[in-house]
Amino acid sequence: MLQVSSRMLRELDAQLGERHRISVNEFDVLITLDNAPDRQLRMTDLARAAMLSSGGLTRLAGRLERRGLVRRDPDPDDARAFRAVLTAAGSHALAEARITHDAIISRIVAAPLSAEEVAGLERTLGRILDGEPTSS
Amino acid sequence: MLQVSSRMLRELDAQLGERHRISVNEFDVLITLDNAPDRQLRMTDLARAAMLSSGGLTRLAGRLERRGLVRRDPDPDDARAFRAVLTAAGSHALAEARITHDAIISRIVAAPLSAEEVAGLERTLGRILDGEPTSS
DNA sequence: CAAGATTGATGACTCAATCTTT
DNA sequence: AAAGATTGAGTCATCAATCTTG
Repeated sequence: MLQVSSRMLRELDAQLGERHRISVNEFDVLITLDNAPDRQLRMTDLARAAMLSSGGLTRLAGRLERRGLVRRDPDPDDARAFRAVLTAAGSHALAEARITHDAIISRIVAAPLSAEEVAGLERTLGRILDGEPTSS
Repeated sequence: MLQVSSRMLRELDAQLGERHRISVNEFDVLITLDNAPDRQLRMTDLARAAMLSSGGLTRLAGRLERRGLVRRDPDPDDARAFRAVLTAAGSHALAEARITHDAIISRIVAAPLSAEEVAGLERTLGRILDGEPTSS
């Protein structure tokens, strides 16, 4: 599994970097924001969802903000917190990158498998995630 | 899959680092050498097997060599090449680390699954690896 | 010139310390 | 005192350039 993942990550990083100028982690942050209510999340929650340290997310969000893909608004409910918000430009960039992303996943993992195997893999991986809720 | 792998890698890195003072990449290099004929491999081949760049492996091997876990012998067949060799100390360190490694894998991936699911997962992942031979 | 290995420069991450707000 | 976010220091990876040998 680690070999498969490493291969996926390398290919994703290379292709997303070359075609869309974003890293896998940046893609992950964008897609996490896109799935969140109102397309926004507090920095801490976003860091946990994207499996990043808070310091790491601060810098990553800074990069995305400089490029206009994300905005950081002060949280109205808590003056300590900031909410990362996906901008329209971010939404657009994500849509483009998602095409590249999906093609790579299809090619690397789905291609050599039958439809039943893909379904089984999804189910099994889902059970692993549920069985071990963010233990780290 | 990427989430599962990320969780495994973080936990492996944390535990191997704390208990055995080695990183996941270092563990991977040691285990790759252990599986190789005569417990040795040319630097280039080792880098490819461990999914590292040649520059990255040079430094990693340097760290392991300083700690006596690996040796670098000139290749008798090709004066350009070096062969990384697993030492007795490296073999011993690997045996210890493997216990930690196996326990983590069992806990994170195998625990929430039935025996059939584990078998199916292994088979499916194997097919993915065979279906896409080192495309990157 | 190509291949094996190393080195220098750069980039992104983590951890720990810090500052502000709860 | 604890939580949210940022910053500084340190580590380890990659890429490109270099040196040596085939």
